[in-house]
Amino acid sequence: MTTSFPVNRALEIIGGKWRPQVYCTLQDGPRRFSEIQRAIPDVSRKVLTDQLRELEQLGMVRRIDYSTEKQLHVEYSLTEEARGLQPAMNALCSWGESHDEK
Amino acid sequence: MTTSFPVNRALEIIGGKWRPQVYCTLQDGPRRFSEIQRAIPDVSRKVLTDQLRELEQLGMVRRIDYSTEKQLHVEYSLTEEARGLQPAMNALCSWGESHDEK
DNA sequence: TCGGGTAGTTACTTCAATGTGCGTACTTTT
DNA sequence: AAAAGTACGCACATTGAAGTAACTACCCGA
Repeated sequence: MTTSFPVNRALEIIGGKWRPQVYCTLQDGPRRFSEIQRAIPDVSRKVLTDQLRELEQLGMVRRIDYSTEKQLHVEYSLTEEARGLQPAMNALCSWGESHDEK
Repeated sequence: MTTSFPVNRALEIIGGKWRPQVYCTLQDGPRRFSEIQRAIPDVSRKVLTDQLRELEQLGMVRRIDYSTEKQLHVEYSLTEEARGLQPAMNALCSWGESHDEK
């Protein structure tokens, strides 16, 4: 799109209604699908799987399947690339906190 | 909304397709409507006015009308509150630049 | 066997953001 | 006199992100 605004590349990745929350949740370490759901109660399963798939495609999230024949077990974690966004996320968070309420 | 993710407050303001670009454009100082349009060639007049009005409502942008009976002259600039986002924007920009291309 | 947990998929719908195209009104420049 | 610049408003169309609801399929504990 010939933006010439590099900030857009970052916002294409953390933008949207749920991605920042997914990112924040995974910042603390790997999480299972249902753990992410509990951390973000209002997201539906469909939208959450959509977002996780997209973030995986973008190279921001790693999906590891530990399932056995007996047990389903999938874990999601941030990639190193995604961790590079941490300073930006922290800056956004602290701005958000300082503007706690009008 | 009950997000408990403060990052969302910031993204509600700089999120969206055009707002980050508007923000970046105004970071360098006050700009007239047509100057912003030239800086962001692909935005339509309608959408740009919409965004500027919304950012004004949110307290991020100041609109000052210098028009006389002879001349239309409107200038837009960032508020102090908006300038507080600069560290976050810089962090996002530098991440975007470091991920210049896949 | 009944309810709950795991991790999804599929089909369909809704809605807010964005885009298109027109008109207004007044000015300066050529 | 005509073209181009300034700064919009309004009605409508389109699109894509998100939401709803149902279904799959397997396992565990009471």
